[in-house]
Amino acid sequence: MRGMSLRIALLGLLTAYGSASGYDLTKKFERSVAHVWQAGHSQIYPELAKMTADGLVTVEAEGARGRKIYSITPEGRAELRAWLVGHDPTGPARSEVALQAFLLPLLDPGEALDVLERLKAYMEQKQAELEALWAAKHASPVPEGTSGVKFGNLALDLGIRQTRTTLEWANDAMAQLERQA
Amino acid sequence: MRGMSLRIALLGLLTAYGSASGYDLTKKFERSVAHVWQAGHSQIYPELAKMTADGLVTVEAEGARGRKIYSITPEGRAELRAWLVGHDPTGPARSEVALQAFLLPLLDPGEALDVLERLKAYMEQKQAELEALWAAKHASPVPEGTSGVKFGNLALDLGIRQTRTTLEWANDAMAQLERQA
DNA sequence: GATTGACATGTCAGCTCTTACATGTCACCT
DNA sequence: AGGTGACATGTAAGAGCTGACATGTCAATC
Repeated sequence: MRGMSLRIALLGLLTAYGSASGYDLTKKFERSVAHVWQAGHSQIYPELAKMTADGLVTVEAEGARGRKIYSITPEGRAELRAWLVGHDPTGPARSEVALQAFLLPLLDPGEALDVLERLKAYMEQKQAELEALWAAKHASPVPEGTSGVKFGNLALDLGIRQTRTTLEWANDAMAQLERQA
Repeated sequence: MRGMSLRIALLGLLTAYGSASGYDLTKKFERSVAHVWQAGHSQIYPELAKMTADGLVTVEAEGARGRKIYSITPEGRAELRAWLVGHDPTGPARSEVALQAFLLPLLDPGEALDVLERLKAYMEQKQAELEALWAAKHASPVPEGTSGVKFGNLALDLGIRQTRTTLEWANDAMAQLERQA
């Protein structure tokens, strides 16, 4: 039961937004889950086929242009619930930003400052995107959601906080490097 | 030039700590880089072989028990520097914790609280580990490092801040769920 | 009537990564 | 002399993922 996060993400989206096609789900990945997990259609289509074979989803209907509408089965719901409740969050730590941070002292301070400057710009842009998403969500009048919390908001909040933290770190690291130079 | 982070990490370690064997580098991964990037020996040995073929590292000497001592070449140094200075930090976003956060509203509040409680415990433990590392580094009298900043400290600082942020988020999310229940 | 572009689904080569298997050396303890 | 455990290097199957290739439908514009 390793690395089945793509499966879980798909089951989650099918639960939250109701039935959808592979195409729809690909769009959801681009738009709503992108800050949390990424997957392209070339990964999603085969996975849906496997999940159908495993009985976690079914093809509810076939629409125009070969469109296949998937929906989650009780087995799928059980699988999702079991993962959410039982999954140990020991995900492999792999962050390119952190790796860059780790290796930064190998550069001389001037170059390191440049790298941090670029990182800062990237993070600021990301922050703006996330905050725009936040604003958009809070403007609309409760669209979808299972409990009182709007779907995806907790994750969005986490993302915004983490971006802010990275930004603060970059600023402090720059100040530290400037003191040395 | 995609996903060459393992290469970069190895080049970085060879620069920072001088020449080392595959075994040594595996240990460094377990101990010093683990919070930033992960790799086992079965990934490291073949990669070192490829890097040798590409002229980025050389086998400096062969010691006892078949031990091979690698060191970085000028080409390797150039490659590392180019990556650090020129790399765009657009790493694929893939966080199991964030995915769990995203899907959390699919559970009822009681179960969601349990999940957050477990996450909090995990993060607290991680935080303790990182802070112990920090304390250990600040106790010893400047061991290795290229500039004035001790090697790996910037990354450690980032890790500690991010863990703290996740912890704060978990607490606030729990408070929010409790208000609903 | 033709082109454009969004819709829609798939496959495949090749890389990364994980897990497990496999082999052998050397120092130390009993 | 035998056993344990750290040292040390490798291979291989299979999953995960990326990027490119491939195919076709439908609606709207020119």
